[in-house]
Amino acid sequence: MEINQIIDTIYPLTTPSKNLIKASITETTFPKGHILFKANKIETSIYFIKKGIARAYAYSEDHQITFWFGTEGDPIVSMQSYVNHQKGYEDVELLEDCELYELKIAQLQKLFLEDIQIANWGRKFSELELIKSEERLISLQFNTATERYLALLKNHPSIIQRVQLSHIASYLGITQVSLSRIRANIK
Amino acid sequence: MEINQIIDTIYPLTTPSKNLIKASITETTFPKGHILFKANKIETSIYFIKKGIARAYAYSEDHQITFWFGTEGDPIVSMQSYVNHQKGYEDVELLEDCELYELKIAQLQKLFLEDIQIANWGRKFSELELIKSEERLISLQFNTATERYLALLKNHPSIIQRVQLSHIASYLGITQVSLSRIRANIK
DNA sequence: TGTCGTTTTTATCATTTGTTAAATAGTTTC
DNA sequence: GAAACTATTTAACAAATGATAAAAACGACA
Repeated sequence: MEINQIIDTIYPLTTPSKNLIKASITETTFPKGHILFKANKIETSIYFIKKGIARAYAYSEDHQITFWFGTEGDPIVSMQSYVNHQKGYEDVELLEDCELYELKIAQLQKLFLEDIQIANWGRKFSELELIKSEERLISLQFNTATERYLALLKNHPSIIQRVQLSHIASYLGITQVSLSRIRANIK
Repeated sequence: MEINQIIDTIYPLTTPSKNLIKASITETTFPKGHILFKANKIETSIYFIKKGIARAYAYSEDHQITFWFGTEGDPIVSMQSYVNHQKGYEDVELLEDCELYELKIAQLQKLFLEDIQIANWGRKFSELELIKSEERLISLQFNTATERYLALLKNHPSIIQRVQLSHIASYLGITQVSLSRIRANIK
């Protein structure tokens, strides 16, 4: 997805303000398997996915638990770094060769203080992420594992096609074996 | 908690900007049991809790599931109303007699467009809520019911003292009977 | 095509949580 | 203080999920 569309979808800006953001954005590519964010590190950039798919995971005991997927158009953000300038707890792994837009957090925060439109763009950005986070929270708390799997299948079919089931199982809050059982029961 | 402290904790403002927000805030009180927000309704205000405690819940089948508690200093927001001007899915019930600060969403959004400091205050407000939402998500996905109960006991002991266990159980994602079992096993 | 390595499914048994109902404890009201 | 109501705990059984191991399916690659 093109950067203009990504920016506009969050909050429409006048051309000068939009150009200020775009001037801070660079395009990069990374191969499949690249670890974009490392846990216990303060990240200095946020990214937007032009092409590809990524996951965020953290360790519980000795095994990884995936808690986020991002595809074309989605932002990749270590919230603890972005909001609090603190170490994050997650790795972000690219699951395909990816084309990304990179935006330095420090530059963006400078723009927040200088341009009211960009400040409101940043406000909207967090508001939209907050809505997504709340929806996922409700889904985890209200729905059974089977319902969550069916919802993912319906709302984000490309994730199930592009990502291996062990990651999806942990994203749904169950083991891979449980997910296999659920899939077998649905058919 | 006083409104000055609540505003400052989110993001420090110069006096004129702060006064603009404060001029839009009124103080109200409601008795225990009052339903502040109704599901399937577009709410027009957000609140901050001066004194008291509240919960947000929604219905799954025929029973209520509590997914949020707020105490002194916390904001009460129907995110769908605040962010998207759409109907929310939750009721908010006051669990004690409450003193609240009320802020009309329309007035706040007007200020967002006029005052860059307030726009950044609003940005920070959502960022902080987002961090809280993500922490809760991680807790639901990574921890067992027993671990979640112990964390609540440690981080928010006043909730367990002030709220009945049936609400806490649904907040933890388990039945009241399960919570009783967990409590019995801990001692 | 065939082999190796990875991913997914299936099977078995243990553990956790849900469901229903009854018993106990605690609160409110008269 | 007794009765009525509500909240919490306990008990018994059912259902869902976890853990471990083995089998099957799938992919990469010589």
